[in-house]
Amino acid sequence: MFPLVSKLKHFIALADSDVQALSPFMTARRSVPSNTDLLQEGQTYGVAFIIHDGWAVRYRLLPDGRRQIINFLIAGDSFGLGSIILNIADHTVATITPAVVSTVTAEDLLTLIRANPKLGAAFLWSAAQEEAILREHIVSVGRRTAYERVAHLLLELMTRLDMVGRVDDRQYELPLSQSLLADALGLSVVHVNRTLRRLQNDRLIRIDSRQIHIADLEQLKEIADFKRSFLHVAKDRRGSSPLDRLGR
Amino acid sequence: MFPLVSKLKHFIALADSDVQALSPFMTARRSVPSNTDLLQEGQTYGVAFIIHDGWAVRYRLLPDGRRQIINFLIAGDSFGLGSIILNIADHTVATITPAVVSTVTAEDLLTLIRANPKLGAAFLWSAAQEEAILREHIVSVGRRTAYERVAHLLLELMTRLDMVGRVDDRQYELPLSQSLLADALGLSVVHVNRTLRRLQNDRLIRIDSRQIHIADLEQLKEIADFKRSFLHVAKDRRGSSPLDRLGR
DNA sequence: CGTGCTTTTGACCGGTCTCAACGCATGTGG
DNA sequence: CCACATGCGTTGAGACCGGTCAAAAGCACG
Repeated sequence: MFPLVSKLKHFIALADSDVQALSPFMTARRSVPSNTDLLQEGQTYGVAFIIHDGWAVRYRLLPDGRRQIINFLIAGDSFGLGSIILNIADHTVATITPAVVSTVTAEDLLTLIRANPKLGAAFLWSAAQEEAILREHIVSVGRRTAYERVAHLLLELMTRLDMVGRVDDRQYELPLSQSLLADALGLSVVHVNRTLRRLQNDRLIRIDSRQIHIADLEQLKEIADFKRSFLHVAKDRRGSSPLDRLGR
Repeated sequence: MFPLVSKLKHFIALADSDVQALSPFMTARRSVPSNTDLLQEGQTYGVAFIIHDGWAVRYRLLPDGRRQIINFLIAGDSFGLGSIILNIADHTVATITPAVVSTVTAEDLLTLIRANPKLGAAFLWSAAQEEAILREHIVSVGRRTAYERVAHLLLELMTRLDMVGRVDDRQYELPLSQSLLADALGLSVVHVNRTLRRLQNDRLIRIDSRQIHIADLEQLKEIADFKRSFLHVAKDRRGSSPLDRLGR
């Protein structure tokens, strides 16, 4: 199944027709190499992107070269809708691995949603999740120690990757250099290195050639104060949201 | 004019009918005292809030009491839509001054937008601005020094307050204790105090009984790397956005 | 097999934190 | 009207988390 579909299904039940309606966007794919800018600060865009495979980062540079990564984008994520609305991008998005993406125009997107309201609800949900991730990122960088920050990020990524079926027995591929982690977490490369080392010495995680294994999930969650609920995965959701109506 | 209307008009031109359609929500007001929770982490809500007057904060507490303020909410801001979508709030919103608010149900909101598509576009725009503020907050807390952070926040607040007509000659009321500033900026109270003092010694700002005066706007912007554009105020916007269509 | 990126480690530095104390304003109850 | 408590701003002293600088080793790839 396409990662995007897999992800959206975690938010709201989709009819076959919804999935059908999405497929044109899933099949018009484009491969882009690593380290390619997809969205550039200051540029104007009329399209949104869907990532089918590979990783990207959203970041901003300060004049003296300091970089802050806003968030990581993985398979199933989309971005650029904000730039459609706002006309001009206030940050850059770049691939950090080879990736497969497709683009959607604002028109197509509006048409799609009008014809399939459930998809609209699913995208809304997805946007709300993304905002929750941003908020939690602020908490991490503002108030958590380096140790806690790294732990939290590793758990967040595991949860998100799990939504698109890329986690196997608490193990997943993490194609991030320590320098990328540093810029995401507001730390220096050197300190990220030491912190990762400490997490391994403490037997909380294991890292082996870009593969991360969460060795002690419970303790790691405790340390990071990681609340899975903030990602609002609906898997175990019972009740209904007022917005379900949107999707009939 | 109501702050919310004033703010939305910065994003998109509203017809009289749009403003008319909004007024029922503007007039059903409720006064709430200072330090009142409007939204509590873990609770379920079916309504969104509009702030007509006063200040509120969105924050999250860590188990040991550390607090991170996600953002400040001022007149014209709304919140809680995310909680409508997600069913459960992952953070708390509380007033920090006496405030005047009103609530909107998801149903009313959907009806309103369906009848006045332009309002839908305006709210989208507003949501996009809010997300941009969150992103910039991550940059601040992750990569800016204390000095730069404080400078940036003061400029952000001035710009936002200006959108609702609460700034007079680079001067505005800032009803925030240093402890609130500290929790927003990821700093200690003591350091916020020293930093504010330094900004005043450097003749960049003046503070006098909760009134902030930006004494040297240009230099402050330089220090903070403040780009007004990230707030996407459309005042001086020429071109059109694909989403203008939404509003006919 | 050289070039460049990444990881790792050591030594030292410094921005920010913690702890502690004090002043000042405001409020409250006796 | 005073006694006291409470909240906020301010300042000093010292500690520490994480930064910077530097260097070497591992590794990937042309």
